[in-house]
Amino acid sequence: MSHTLGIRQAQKQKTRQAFLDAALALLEEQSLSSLGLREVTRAVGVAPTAFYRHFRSTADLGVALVDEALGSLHPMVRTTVATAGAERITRAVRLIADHVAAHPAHVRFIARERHGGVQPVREAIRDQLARFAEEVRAELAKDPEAAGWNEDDLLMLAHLYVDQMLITASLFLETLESPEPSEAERQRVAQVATRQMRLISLGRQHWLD
Amino acid sequence: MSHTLGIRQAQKQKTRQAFLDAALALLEEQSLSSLGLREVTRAVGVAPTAFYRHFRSTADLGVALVDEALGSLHPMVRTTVATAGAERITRAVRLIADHVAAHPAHVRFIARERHGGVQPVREAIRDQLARFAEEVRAELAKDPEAAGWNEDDLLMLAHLYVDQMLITASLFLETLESPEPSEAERQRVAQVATRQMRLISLGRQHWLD
DNA sequence: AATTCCGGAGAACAGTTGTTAACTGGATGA
DNA sequence: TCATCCAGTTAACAACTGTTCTCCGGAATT
Repeated sequence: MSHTLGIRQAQKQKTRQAFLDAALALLEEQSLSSLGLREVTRAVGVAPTAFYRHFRSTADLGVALVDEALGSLHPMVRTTVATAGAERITRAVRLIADHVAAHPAHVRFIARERHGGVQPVREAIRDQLARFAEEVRAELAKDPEAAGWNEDDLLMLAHLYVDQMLITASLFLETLESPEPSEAERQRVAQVATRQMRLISLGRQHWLD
Repeated sequence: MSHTLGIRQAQKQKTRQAFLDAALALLEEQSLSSLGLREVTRAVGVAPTAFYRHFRSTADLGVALVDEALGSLHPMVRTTVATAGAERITRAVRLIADHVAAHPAHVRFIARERHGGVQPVREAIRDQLARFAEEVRAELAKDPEAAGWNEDDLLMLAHLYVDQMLITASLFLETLESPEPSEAERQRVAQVATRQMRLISLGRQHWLD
């Protein structure tokens, strides 16, 4: 199935990944528009000019980071939303909490650059989020509760859920940033997020009244 | 009432405002963490060192911009949310649309720096948004619909509304950024935002079932 | 075995950055 | 009127930036 790469290609991908990792680390404390090319190469331990072998610019690197951060998340969201009944919200909140705990830098990057100063990156994130919304809409459409709904309203609801997920992720992130990261604080965020989603679901149930 | 400032103080405030204006303009295409001190002074037409007479750093300037962008908005939000009945949502959406049209750069700045790379600015925005949420909660508490609600749930609902307002503002902004800003597109955003808020309100009405 | 390919190194470019110190000249207050 | 204040200036600092061109050495290809 997977063709074994030559020594050359393998090494190249390795350095490329080193660039992504280093950049992601540096972006914990600044935004992409202030990330310097030399800064990244220095962190990787490589000559400045080596950067151009992998990326056209830091904006280009940013777009690659968007794919890394969100690309592999689609199936997880899909299966989570596919869960029926009251468990759906519980699982969704847990998914978010776990993902933020496992990949805080990725989440921070997305939250930061969604409205950030680099246009191509903003667009890449917007496109990915639109994909999420579309996938959520498709799953919601399978629900018996979706009977009588038109596509526009379902997509509107899907966007509401997706935005809510992002807000929740960002709140979990702040939880980790606090000087004394407490489990209690995290529980509170989960509690509030769960109730907000429940409230939205309630609105959904009575939409056609 | 208002004490007339001396020539000196008046001139100083004038230059300070020039700094804020110039910075806001520059921040349309980058984030605060990449905004250079010299860049701003150049735009104002003043020596680099003059900057220090007004701000400790660009982060300091950013905090001042947060106050300028959100400080005067509290009464407007308050009176809008104070509106009772079905008109509340309509007026809220119109308030957002008008405000974005009147002060796009301010809105962009807030959306961008809310999760941006400069900690003091993030905190300033977070505090202001918490104030908004608290004020919205206080207004919602006056509703007859709020009977039986506890304070935590009301605050949760208020946060939901505030976040929703910000998302809507950001969407209106994208509307202006598009190559061909059309009234139709703006209407669509208003339409979706209105429905989302209606759905949330529906959920609110059935919360205590 | 000989040749091409190509990721990375090295040096140099002009231009930029934040911050310091000492200064000028008009407004301010005694 | 005279001394003080203080917003803004000038000059200089070392450090940093993105980008170009030339080169090297090992992998890949023939």
